[in-house]
Amino acid sequence: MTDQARAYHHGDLRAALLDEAAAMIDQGGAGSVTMRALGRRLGVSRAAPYRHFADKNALLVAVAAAGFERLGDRLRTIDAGAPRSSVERLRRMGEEYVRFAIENPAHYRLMYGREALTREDLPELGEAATAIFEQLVDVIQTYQRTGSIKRQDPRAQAYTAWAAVHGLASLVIEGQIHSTDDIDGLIRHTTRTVLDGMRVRRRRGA
Amino acid sequence: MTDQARAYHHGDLRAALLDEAAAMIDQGGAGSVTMRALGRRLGVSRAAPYRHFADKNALLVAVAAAGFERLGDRLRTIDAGAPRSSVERLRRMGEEYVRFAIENPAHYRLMYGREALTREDLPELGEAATAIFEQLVDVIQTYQRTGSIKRQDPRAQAYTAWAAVHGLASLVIEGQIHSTDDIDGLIRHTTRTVLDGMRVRRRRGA
DNA sequence: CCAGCTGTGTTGACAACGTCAACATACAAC
DNA sequence: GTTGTATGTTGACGTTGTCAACACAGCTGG
Repeated sequence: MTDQARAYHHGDLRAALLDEAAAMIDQGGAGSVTMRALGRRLGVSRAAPYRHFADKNALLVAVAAAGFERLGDRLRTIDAGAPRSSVERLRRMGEEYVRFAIENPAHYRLMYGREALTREDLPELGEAATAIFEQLVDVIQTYQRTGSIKRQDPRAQAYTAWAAVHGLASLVIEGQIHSTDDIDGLIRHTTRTVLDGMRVRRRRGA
Repeated sequence: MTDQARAYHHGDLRAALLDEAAAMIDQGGAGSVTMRALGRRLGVSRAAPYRHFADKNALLVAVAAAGFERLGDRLRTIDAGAPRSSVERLRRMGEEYVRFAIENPAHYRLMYGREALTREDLPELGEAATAIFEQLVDVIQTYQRTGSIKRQDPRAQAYTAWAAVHGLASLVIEGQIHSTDDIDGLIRHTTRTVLDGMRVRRRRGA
């Protein structure tokens, strides 16, 4: 009963449902995802999804969790290619975070913002999100050791950094920041400003 | 036909709808707001709301806009009572922003996060949100003149500050920041860090 | 090779929802 | 008092999430 061995009537309906739901979300928003439409698109009946997900909410939570994993992958990729000697590394991760959100607005909205996600759904979702957070804490602690970043509670610093990029992404996605603004410049400005606030002030030099 | 003169069959159904919808949102989330439930609660029929709002979305937009006005009021109140000589004034506004969101989570979620709010809805909503933003830009410019804050594009700085407090509020509301964390301390930490990044570095003194 | 079990998918049904059209009524103005 | 308009009601339609009842596929043990 491994993932591989699933080849029943449909093949792998569970995975197909996740893919199709994600596609619908990116195309028509989360509101366009409907159990019946999913069935129609995949050539199964409207109740078929219920064999794989307790209800619509559970399906959306699974899609959201997959989104966090994709986001984590991208951040790890960027991190691997960034310079390791300076906090620029941290800033690039912040930039990539916002880029991911802007490229996948509906999916990103689903990852947060679901008010249907009661606290009981969080274990599944929280795990994926927590992994990203812990990665961030790690990087911060690294630069605390080198003396680049203030030696404060690294979790608090991570929350602040997360809040900044998440907030910026959210404002852009929801249209509060107009597209006439220089979005790329804004991303740079925000990541730099927050990082400046986290940095140790060096008394000498410009 | 002023607001005052509305005293038809129900009295002032339009206002009552806005109040009741806000109450339902704060109690059971935006998902619990239903045209039919609104009618039931107010003792009118299910279609009565349609005499005052084109559809459910329009009603929610109006509620959201009212939320921005309440938020703006609170920020102005705090601003009036804050010390005017230092950027502490700005920090307190940030704190108050996050507090408002945490105290009215469902309402705050509605104010942002509505994916149903297409761009056509924005004029109404945008006006209320823009007023808050412009106020923020004003305060920033004030401290740019006194030399406390870096002389960069004040709009970019305002977006960054907005992003930080909005992001923090959002993370708390969505449960990404666990209530076991010291939320008040986190609010202080975030507002201080961002403000530090916006500040002019003074070469002398500690 | 067959009996039966479990996993998977289908169909029928129900209540709730948003919304519209047709109708009714209250108030205001003349 | 007649008339017109703003407001509220009722009936209806299509859509949705979900459940129960059913059907079948493929394995498992004999």
